[in-house]
Amino acid sequence: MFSIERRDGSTSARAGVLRTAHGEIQTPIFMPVGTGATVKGVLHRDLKSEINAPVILANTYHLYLRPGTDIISRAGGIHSFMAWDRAVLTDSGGYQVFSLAANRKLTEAGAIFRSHIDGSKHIFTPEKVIDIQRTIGADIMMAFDECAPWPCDHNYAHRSMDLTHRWLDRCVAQLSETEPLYGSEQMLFPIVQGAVYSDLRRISAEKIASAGMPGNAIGGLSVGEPAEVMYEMLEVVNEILPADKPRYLMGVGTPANILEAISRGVDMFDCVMPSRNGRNGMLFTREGIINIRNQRWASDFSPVDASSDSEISRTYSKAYLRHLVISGEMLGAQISTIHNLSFYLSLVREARERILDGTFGTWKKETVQRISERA
RNA sequence: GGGGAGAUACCAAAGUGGCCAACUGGGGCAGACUGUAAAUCUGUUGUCUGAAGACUUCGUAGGUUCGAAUCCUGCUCUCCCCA
Repeated sequence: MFSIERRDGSTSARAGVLRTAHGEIQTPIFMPVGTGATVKGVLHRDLKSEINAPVILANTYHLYLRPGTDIISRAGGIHSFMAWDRAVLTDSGGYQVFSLAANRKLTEAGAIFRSHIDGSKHIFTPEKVIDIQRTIGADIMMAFDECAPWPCDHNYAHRSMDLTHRWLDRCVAQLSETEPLYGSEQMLFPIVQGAVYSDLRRISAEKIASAGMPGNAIGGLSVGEPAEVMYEMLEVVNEILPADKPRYLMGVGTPANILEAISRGVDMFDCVMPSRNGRNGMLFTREGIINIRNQRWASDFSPVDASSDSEISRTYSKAYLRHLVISGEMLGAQISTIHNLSFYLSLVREARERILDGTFGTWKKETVQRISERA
């Protein structure tokens, strides 16, 4: 399922391949977020050609509320429903336990939610979350967890982690008692928690590793803590998570965050940043970060990114994109999103090449610097 | 020709004696965004200053008043109705 092609000599980075029922995923990889069965504003065609994403995310909570599992089931699963033949990973709704905290209540059984759409009441249990993800038909399903907030004290973090671990046991049990509905294999990734406490992270990593799943995730990071703390947690956790299985850092992050995490042994990432920030006018480029709404780009007729893998980034000028974004034209959001995702995917592809040719360490160092600053 | 209404900052539009450098919206400028309740949210927008503060503003020229965007008079301009 996962094989490692090469380990970097000077860092913990690895280049590998994860095989799914809907294609191979070369790692390290960034997975665009498509919460509601769509990467906002991007046609599948561009997701494949311009961005070349082998896998995208969708979200259990959001799809469960709308369109609902019945529709997805009748469509024959998410791939068929959205006409996407590459891999899909579904988040379990654990992040919504965190982000919709005002509208939910946690119990041992699960999380009781108020729908943000119509206020209706729902309960998510580990069993139900597995069932929904079976119905959705994701290639990679995520265990149901609590993503603890930051800051959070050791006591809360400990209790939260224990709950996530008990929920994991139930997820694994439900997994073994159910079968895929559409004939293609589904994997389950459990999630390490433990907030910013090394002792808890160690315990959690041991627990997650012992589940013996084909891949493992690291959650509860980049929720507000300093990046250095996140890196420290990654080092602690990756010491323990099995080296021969993919490691997925959930919800991260900036291009620099991703390169730093790759160098610490992480293989998979997802984040709303390239898509959401793109819609809001923030562009990531090889020359650094730019806010395309700024006056300084008003008459810059050079391409958004002349050296991009994406034809779209090479075609439209900064001045034109600025005009579109400032005018609130939907094409502005589309171009920005495609550009950013294309940048993220080409960044991880280059990281992979550097790992394979043994130059990752030095390349990472100079690249992090350049892409983190404002252009 | 007669009658009426009105002129406020980049635009629109509140404000009818001190709480007004002036509500609010738009526009402009900048910032935020990390497993998406986000094509969203925040700040700022007379001049000088880091700030305190100071200075110049409400068509225009005068006047009344301790004090005027607000009251009075002349002028200029705009809009509406009737002929």
